[in-house]
Amino acid sequence: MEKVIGSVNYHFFSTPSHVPDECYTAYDPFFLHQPDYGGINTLFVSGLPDDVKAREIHNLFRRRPGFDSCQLKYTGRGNQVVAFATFVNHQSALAALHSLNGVQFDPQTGSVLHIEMARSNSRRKRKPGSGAYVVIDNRNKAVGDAQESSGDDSGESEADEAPGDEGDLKIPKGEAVDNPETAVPTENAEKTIDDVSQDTVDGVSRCSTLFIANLGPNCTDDELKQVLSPYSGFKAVKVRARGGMPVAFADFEGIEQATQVMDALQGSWLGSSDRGGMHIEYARSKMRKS
DNA sequence: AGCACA
Repeated sequence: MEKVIGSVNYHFFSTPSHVPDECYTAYDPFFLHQPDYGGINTLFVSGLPDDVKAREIHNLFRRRPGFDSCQLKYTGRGNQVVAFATFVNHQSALAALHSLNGVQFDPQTGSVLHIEMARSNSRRKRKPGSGAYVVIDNRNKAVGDAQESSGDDSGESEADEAPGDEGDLKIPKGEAVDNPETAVPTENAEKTIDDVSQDTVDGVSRCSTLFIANLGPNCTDDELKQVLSPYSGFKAVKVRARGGMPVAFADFEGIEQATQVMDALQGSWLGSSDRGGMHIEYARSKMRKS
């Protein structure tokens, strides 16, 4: 990941100016009462519309670097739905948090995502071959069962707790809890477009051409071609120097192939990289042919 | 935060 050479961060233990020095003892109450999020790699997501689908949560997080798995949870409190997204480490969880917190999730209802570090990690480990997302349904706790789906049936229940003390109850009266079968990630199968050259998922417009930024000053077409050509569907790559730092465009047969490469290579370093790994997005328009 | 080629 990041490498820091020959420099030590001496500011680490420095005192925030608004707090008197004498507060900083080994047993400092400030630190003692502050949750330590350092080991947390799970995000807690609230602000979701109550008709959210696990698949939507999955689509929201799946392309974030370091994503592992996620789960949607019907809390059983009214129609409240929350989600947990687990990443390979704290860094990638934080990065996803920062990039998605506060974004409009549903323009229709105006619901805005509120994302924080979870209080504890999801202990559910993703088994190979199992789905990357799961649903936990506590809505009919009276009947006494939680449900999950997506082929994972490691009978574990979820580990996470919401961070804040969720004071907000939106308990609709006469809530008419519908069938628990909604626990299954229902593919509403009305939208199966995927390998056209452009479509949009969760508000992001996908494209079978990728835009690659954060390249080192010496990056070349050849270097990128080395890295990209093994992937299926790869067609072409062009580096543009454009005065400043180079950027590149990589074209693929279809959106799915472009997406796979984005997933695989997001954040990775090239030999020529100097200021961090590649930043890959869908291009705004498809590469012209020739 | 940075998106060209035709």
